[in-house]
Amino acid sequence: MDKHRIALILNQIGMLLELKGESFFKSKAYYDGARTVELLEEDLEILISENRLKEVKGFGEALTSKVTELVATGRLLYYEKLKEEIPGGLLEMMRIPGMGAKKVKAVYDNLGISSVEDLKLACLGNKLAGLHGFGAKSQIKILEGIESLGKYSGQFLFPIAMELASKLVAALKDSGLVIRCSEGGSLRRRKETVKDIDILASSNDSSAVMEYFSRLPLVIGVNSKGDTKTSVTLANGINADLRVVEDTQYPYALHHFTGSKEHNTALRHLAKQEGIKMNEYGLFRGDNEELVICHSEEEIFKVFGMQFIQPELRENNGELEAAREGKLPELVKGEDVQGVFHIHTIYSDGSNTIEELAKACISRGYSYMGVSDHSLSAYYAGGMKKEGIKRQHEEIDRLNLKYSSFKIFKGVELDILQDGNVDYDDEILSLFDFTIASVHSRFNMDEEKLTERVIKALKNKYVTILGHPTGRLLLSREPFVSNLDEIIKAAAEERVVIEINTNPHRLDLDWRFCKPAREAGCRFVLSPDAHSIDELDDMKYGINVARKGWLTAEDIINTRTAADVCKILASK
DNA sequence: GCCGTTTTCGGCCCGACTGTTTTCAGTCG
Repeated sequence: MDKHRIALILNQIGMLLELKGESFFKSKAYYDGARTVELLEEDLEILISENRLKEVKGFGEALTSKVTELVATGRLLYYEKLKEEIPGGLLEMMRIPGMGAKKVKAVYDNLGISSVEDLKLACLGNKLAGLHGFGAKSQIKILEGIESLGKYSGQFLFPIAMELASKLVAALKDSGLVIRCSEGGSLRRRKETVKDIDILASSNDSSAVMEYFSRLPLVIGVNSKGDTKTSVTLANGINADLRVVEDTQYPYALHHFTGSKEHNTALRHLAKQEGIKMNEYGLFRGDNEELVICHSEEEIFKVFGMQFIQPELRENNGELEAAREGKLPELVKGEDVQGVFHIHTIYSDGSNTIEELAKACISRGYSYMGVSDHSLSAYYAGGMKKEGIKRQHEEIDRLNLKYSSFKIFKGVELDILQDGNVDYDDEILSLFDFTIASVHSRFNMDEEKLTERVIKALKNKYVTILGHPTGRLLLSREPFVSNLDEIIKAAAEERVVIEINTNPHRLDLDWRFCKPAREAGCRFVLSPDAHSIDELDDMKYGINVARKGWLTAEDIINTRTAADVCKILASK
């Protein structure tokens, strides 16, 4: 059983226990366990077979035996019994904004409501108002919550949220009411999808800022409004929270509201051990709570003897320990990138000519690009036949002469066929400087077969890059089920470069796997999978992923010069 | 349910806002 599924079950156990009315800390143990499993770098089966799962922090007797049962049998009796006790609709009800375990339990215990649909009817029938802790407003809020649950998935792609956040920050800065202002939360941590927009500002007149913010044209509704915190809804359904603090509090608050929650919890725990109380308003030392003055986030980390931790790394994924030991990596930056791979042209389903794309790359400061149109079996995308390849290569040769300081690499995006072969013979494959092998069809194979299929492609001596390794489309298509650990191991052994596809819908490889892949010895390429000139600019989203995945310029081949890239491609 | 130089029991991070309360519980981040 794959670890996402296990994490999901542990999470559900936590929720079910809350619904049962058990101690929250018991639930928290399961929530923490779910997160730990999700971020586990070692193979769960190996941990279990070597009897080392209980050494993992947060895993005691109960969690160890439950996860062991799940991995061994694919089932968990304890979980199944819990599900029998508590109707599934209650879990669904907990997704409604404003409905937590206590409230769901209250309507279930008192009114027997066990589904979102029943809850809706009860609100419309004014049945909730009599319940202790519920009133007329609660019913309206719940109805609105149910509506938004259906209308929006509740998650937004990074670029959409970031664009809105930038507008809000710009408007606040223009207002003259704020001293400092920035986005925070998961946006500042550059997560691939976000639930809401967090903005932090410092000001001498917070209520004026709140007033100004809640009246911005982008705002369609105000959810809550206080002196220091206001929450609004924007036109596309995304919520934006603004927190305002005094300017001296800004660095502490910026750290606090950047999160993640898990990073904050872990750092606060460390602080407490050193006799320091930590909240959004400051660091307070000792019994008399003397303020430890910090002018920046850098200084906050310094108090704990740590290097500055970049926001992207703040996921409680080992960054605190590394920062303390001075072992944080020097993360890759946008300006490190010297060239772009995985570009489609009019030779298949791209909309620009090779020369147009070359000029666009040159104007963006790149010194090379790798063209990779679709191969034969991608008939839906106009995959290239032998004659097309010949024409394309002649054109590239001409352009390479014309633009002497810019290099165009000849490549192709191959389909990994169902049997793991690729769709050109060796004679054709030998014509390319590089090849990207990707799965484009037949995602529904079982895990073992799909893993074998991909690994067989990696072993092909002409395959240099593994394209979008999981096939996921954020918020619309799940990654296909494969054993990524095995694939990563094979990629390292076969010296196949792993793509970080920078299309904001893909961002594949996922940052969560970049760190372990790096440790396994893999190299990466950032590639926009561009089908037009505009999409070349998606590279910045890939930089976010690489940084969140602890990658340095060293780990990424297109931070090298064209000459070095030639050597790397030839080395397979 | 987990954990421990405060250690086998008693904590477990901390604060803002809402809607319901007449001082606070629940939710959220």
